[in-house]
Amino acid sequence: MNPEKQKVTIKDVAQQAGVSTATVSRVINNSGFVSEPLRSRVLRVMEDLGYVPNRIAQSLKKRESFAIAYLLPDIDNPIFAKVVRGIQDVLESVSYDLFLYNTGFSDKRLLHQLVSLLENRPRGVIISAWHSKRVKETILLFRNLGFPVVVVHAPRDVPKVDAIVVDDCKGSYEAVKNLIQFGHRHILSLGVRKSVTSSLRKEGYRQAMMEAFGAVDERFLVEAASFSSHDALRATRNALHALVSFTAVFAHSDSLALGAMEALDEVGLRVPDDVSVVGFDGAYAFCTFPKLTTMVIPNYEMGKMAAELLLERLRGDSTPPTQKLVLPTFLHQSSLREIRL
Amino acid sequence: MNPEKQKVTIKDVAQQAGVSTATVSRVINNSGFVSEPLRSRVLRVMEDLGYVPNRIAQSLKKRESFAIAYLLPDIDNPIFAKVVRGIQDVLESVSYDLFLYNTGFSDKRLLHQLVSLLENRPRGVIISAWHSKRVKETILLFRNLGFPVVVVHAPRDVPKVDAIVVDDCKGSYEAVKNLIQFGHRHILSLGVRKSVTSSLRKEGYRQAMMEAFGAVDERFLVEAASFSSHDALRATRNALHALVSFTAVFAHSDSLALGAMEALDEVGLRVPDDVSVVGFDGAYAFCTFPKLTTMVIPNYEMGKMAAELLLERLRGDSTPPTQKLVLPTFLHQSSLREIRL
DNA sequence: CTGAAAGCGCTTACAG
DNA sequence: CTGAAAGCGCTTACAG
Repeated sequence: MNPEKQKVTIKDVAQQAGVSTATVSRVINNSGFVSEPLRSRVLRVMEDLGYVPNRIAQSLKKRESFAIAYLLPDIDNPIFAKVVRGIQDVLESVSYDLFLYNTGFSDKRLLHQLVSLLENRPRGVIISAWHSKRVKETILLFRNLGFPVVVVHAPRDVPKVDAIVVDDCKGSYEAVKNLIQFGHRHILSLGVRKSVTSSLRKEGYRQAMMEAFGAVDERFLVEAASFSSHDALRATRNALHALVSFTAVFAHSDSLALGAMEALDEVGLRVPDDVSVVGFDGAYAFCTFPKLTTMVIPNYEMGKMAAELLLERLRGDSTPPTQKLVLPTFLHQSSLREIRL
Repeated sequence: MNPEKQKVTIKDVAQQAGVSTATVSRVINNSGFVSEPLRSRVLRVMEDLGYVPNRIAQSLKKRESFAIAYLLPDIDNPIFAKVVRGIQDVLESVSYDLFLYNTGFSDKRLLHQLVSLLENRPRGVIISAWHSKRVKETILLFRNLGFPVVVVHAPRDVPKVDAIVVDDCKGSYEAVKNLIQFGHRHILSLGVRKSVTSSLRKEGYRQAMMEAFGAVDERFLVEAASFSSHDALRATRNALHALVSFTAVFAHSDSLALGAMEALDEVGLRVPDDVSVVGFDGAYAFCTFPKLTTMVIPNYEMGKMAAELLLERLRGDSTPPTQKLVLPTFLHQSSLREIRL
C-alpha cells in the first residue's frame, strides 16, 4: 500500500473501492456514466486514502500536458511580474500550469531554455517581445513546430501570430499632448537608441508636437544608451549641459524618467515646480516623490488577455490570428505642473 | 512518421537508426554502455529528426519529476521575484523546472494551489514564510507527506525543517545604530501590527536605542495596519499630527518607507534634508526617488541557497535540518543626512 | 555492448 | 452503467 515513490495510485483506490480503475478514472474526470452509489463509494475511498491523481501519468496518456510557457526577459521587472500574475490568474481557473522562462536578455540562456521548454511539452507559448533580436526567430520556431503562440507587448512582424500589443505611438501622442495642454512647449523626448519601441514612442511625440506647433525641434530629441536609469541620468545631464532649456520631459519609460529626475535633482531643478516629467509603462511610478505621472501599460490585463486568447486557440478556435492593440492609460499624479504665461 | 500529437518519439529514432529503443534511451541518458559507432549514429538521427525527449514520459517511468515548487505570496513584489530568479538560476544548471504558486496572501487560493501542486508531483518545495497563519500548517503538511521542504525568509517554528532565515533583529539593530551615529535621536519606528517579522525588527530598534540612550520612548513606536504603503502613509500622518517630532524614520520595510516618504512629502518635509528615512528589505530602494537607504535582504542569494539546500536533500543528504541565518546588508543611498548639533 | 520485455499511472475505445 | 485490455513514451532490470 505504500510503494516507494507514489503512496496511492488509482489501482489502490480501485481495489479498495472494489471497482475497476476505469471506473475510478471516470469519476476523477467526471466522464462517462458512473452510477451514483459507485461514484460516492469511489469518492469516499479517494478521500480516505488521500489520493491525488498523477498529472504526469494523465498527461502522458492523454498525449497533452496541462501547461503553457511564458518567455520573458526579466522577472525582476514589475512589468513582467504583472503579466505573470495575469496569466496565472486565468490559468488557475482551468487548472493549467505555467512554465516560466526567464532569459535575462541572454540569447545563450534562451537557447538553453528552449530545450527545456520543448522537453516539457507545454501546449502553447506566450512570449514578451522585449527580449532581443532573437525573439523573431523564436516565435517562428514555435510557429513552425505547431505551437500556438501569443506575443505580448510589441509586434514582431511575424505573420500569422496572435499578439496583444501596446499602442506605443498613440499612448505617447496622448502623453505629450497632455503636456502641451498644460502649456508646455519645450518638451524633451528622452528615448533609447536603436529601440524599436522607443522609436514608436518618439513618433507619438512627433505627431503631438507637429499637430500643436507645426514643427519638431530636433534638439529636444535625446536618446540614452539603454533603458536603464543610469543611462537616462547621463543623457539628461548632457541635455542639461547643452543648455537646451525645457520645461518638461517625456521619458519613454519609467526607468528613464527616474534617471531624468535624478539629473534634474543634481542641478537643483524641482519636479514639478521647475520641470514636469511624464514616464511610460508604470513600472516605477508609484515609488517616486513627487509621484511620477505616466502612461500605464496594463500588464496584468495583457497577461490575462494573452492567456485567454491562447486558451481559445487550444480549444480549437482557428479564426485568423488577431493583433489586439492595447492602449496605455494615463496615470495623473503630481509630477506635472501647468505653465502659465 | 507524424502521429498527431508527438512528432518524433524514441521509437522513430530507434527505427531510423536501426537499433532498439533501449539503446536510444542509453545515449539520451548517457547511461550504460553504447559503442561509439552506435552512439554517433543515434545522435545523428536524433538531430536529423529534431527529436526532443519527452519529460513527461521520462518522469513517469523514472517515478520522479524534474521539478520543485516555490510557494510565494506575491510575485509582483521584487523581493519574491528575486528569490525566483535565484532558485531558477540554480535549477537551470541541473535542468530542473520550477512550479510557481502565487497565493496572493489568500488562504483560499493556497488551498486550491496545494491540490495542483500535489498533482504535479514536484520533488521538493520551497516556501516563503510571509504568507499568512497557514504557512505553518502547510509546511507541516509537506513534511508529513514526505516532501523535502526549505523555508525562506522567516522561521516558522516547525521542527525538523530546513530554513534560510533573515536576521531581522540584528539587521534592524544595525540600521538604527547607523541612524544614531548620524546624530539622530528622535527616530520613529514604523512597523506593522501583529506581524512577527515587524516585532523582531522593532526589537532591533529597541536594542539600538537602549544601548545608545538607555531608554526607549514608546511614543516613537508607530504601527501600521499592514505592510502596504497606503497604511504606512496613514500611520505616518498620524504620527506627524501627534506632534511627536522626529528627525528620522526607521521603516520596517521598503513599502512602509514609501508610505512614510509620501506622508512627509504631504506636509512639505524633504527627504533627506528634513527627515532621514531608512527602509528594510530592499524591495523598492532601487527605484525610489529620492533614493531610499535600506537594509537589503539578499533575496537572490537566499533563493540560490534554498535551491541548493533542497537539491542536496534530493541527492540524499540526510544530515539534521539546518537553519541558516542570513544577515541583511546595508544599502547606503542618499536618504540619510547627518544631524549637526 | 545490445535487445526484448515489462511496467510507470493513467485513459479510452471496445465489449458487454 | 462497468470492466478488461491496450497503450501513451519512456527506462531498466534481465538475458545474451
